[in-house]
Amino acid sequence: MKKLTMKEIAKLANVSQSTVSRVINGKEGVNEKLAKRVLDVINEVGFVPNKAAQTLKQNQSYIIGVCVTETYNPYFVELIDTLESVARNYGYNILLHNSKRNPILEWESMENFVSRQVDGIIFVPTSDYNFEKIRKLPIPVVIVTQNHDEFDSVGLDHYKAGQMVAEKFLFANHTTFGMIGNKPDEKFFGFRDTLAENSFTFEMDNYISIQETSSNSFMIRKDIETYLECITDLPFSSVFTTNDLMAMEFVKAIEERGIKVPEDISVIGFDDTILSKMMGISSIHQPIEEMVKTTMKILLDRIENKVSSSKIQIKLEPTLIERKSSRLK
Amino acid sequence: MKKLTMKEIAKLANVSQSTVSRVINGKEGVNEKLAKRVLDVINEVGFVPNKAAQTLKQNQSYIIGVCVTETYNPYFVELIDTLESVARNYGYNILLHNSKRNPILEWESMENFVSRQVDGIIFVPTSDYNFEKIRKLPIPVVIVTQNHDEFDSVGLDHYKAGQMVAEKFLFANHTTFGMIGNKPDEKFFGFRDTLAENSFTFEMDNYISIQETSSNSFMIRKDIETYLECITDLPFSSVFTTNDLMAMEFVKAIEERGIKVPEDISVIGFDDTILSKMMGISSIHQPIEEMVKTTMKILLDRIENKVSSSKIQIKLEPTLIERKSSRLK
DNA sequence: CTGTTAGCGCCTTCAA
DNA sequence: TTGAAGGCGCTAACAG
Repeated sequence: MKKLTMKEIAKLANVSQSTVSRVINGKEGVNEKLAKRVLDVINEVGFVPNKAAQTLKQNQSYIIGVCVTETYNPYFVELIDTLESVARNYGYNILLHNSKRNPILEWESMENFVSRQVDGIIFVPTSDYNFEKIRKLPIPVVIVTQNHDEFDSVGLDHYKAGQMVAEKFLFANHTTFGMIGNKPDEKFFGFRDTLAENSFTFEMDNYISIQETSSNSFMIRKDIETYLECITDLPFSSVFTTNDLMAMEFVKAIEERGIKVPEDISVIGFDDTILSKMMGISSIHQPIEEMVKTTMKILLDRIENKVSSSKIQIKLEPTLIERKSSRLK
Repeated sequence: MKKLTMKEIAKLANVSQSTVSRVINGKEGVNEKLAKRVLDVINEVGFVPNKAAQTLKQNQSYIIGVCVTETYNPYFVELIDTLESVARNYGYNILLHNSKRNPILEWESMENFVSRQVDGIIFVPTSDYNFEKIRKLPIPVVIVTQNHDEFDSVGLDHYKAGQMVAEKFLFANHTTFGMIGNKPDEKFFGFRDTLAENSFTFEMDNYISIQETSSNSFMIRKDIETYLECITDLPFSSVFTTNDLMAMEFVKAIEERGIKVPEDISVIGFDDTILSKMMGISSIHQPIEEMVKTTMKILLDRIENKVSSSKIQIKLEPTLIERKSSRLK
């Protein structure tokens, strides 16, 4: 079966091409009989209009470029899935790229988005490396899962999440605290500050640093093992991790060493993904659906209005989901 | 920053638009000085050509439509990720859809692919519901992870996988066998036939049926609970599951009932995903990279040659990855 | 209410 | 070696 064009539909239906166009786009003022004849032909031969031509003509592609940093973390998979569904409801397609935390790939993705004439971009930055260039893009951009002043962004109140975890640990009578992450960030500050307000000092020796490049389970595990090999006893009885992957690998690593969760140590992860669910690890939940819907709404506003008003930052509320990995000490 | 066109680049570089086009596409026979002038302008203003226009003109989009049935199973996530990488290396983009095992959504995706002028389609069928229509599509199509006579397809030798698992269980002295899946399929037949060859009959009562619509952990778990509630003792000491999600939910369900893996029962899953890795469940490994590369090669061949030769079916070799969930009885 | 026409940005003959 | 011109499929004035 060959690809059909409106011209051929027009010939088959014995009308002009513009009439076919009008029928397809539901413009009013078309004779009912003619319209029916056209629709019959379309259904019979299974015609669908050429979106490349529409894009060219209308200067609008109905594509949204999405760039994430990884897919090892199921959290991002759910994010992508939700983005696709929500976009579909608005008549948009998703063009997906994975920067793999590589700024070069990230910029390539952005250029490809421009080239493909996407109407807007939603992305999870890998760093601020490309920010200057991205800000100059002739397309609206919204950052998701993180907040940045120079962009429209929809994230989580990470500081508050850190506070919540600290409060939980304090309430459970813990007096020693650890953290696992790539580097100190908002959730760390929330965690540390709350401890400080309660007269506890967070010892930086208790910060287990995971390399930025360690995205999959295996590499995270390696970084954790490196830490564990350097110590004799775990110097903390509670630990907060930057994501569920880290929580999971930590739990597996210490259990192999005979340390029990939650008897010996309480663990709280982040993202509330299938990983923490299946391992029974407490975790900070992010409202993905709300996040995606908000992001999409902001982006569509920008696409339609094209007015430049000041950038908007939205921080959603975290929730702590308690499972069996944390308890009173 | 506004979107630029070749015309404007041409003006800036003081050449004709066709010269800009020639430079961009690396056509030979352009004066070096001119070419440099053009490239300088392009780099300076960051011009990227409009792919919608190229697609229209060249009747080729360099997009491949990909439709999967779900993303709950991390196996498909890895598949998508690999597809994106491999496609990118060939200069192609991926247009991703998730049919969610819904034939209506599946067909919508196909129509969208046609509309978007994709050069080829790679998909995981949700059923044979749309096969007739899909076969008539004016675009080459390859099925992945499953084999079907009427299409080019790249899958796994599921029958052999079933055989391998049966052999493993037999070798470990098991005499009672269970299976968990949506419905009897090739891997079931391989499993059952091999048992039969060794004088064991597979009891259909031991087939735990998961509804086709139960794709996420929660729903799978519910189907398993329903089964477990109907029996007093587990009538088998070894069980083979259609995917790792099912294996994982089964293990969690029976452990809550005090049944121990592998002491009381051996479990072997399918797909060798992060789920079986983290739970220590033995599983059948699928060579995703090889599968994706093969699929892409076949598709690109079809795109380029446009010759119709007979359809090709490829079945890759399964491998059994042994972990702690299976052992000698 | 319907058809004719111009043009979106690009590539590709064709002519110079 | 370079430029001018036509046309890919579609939409949207404009004319009838």
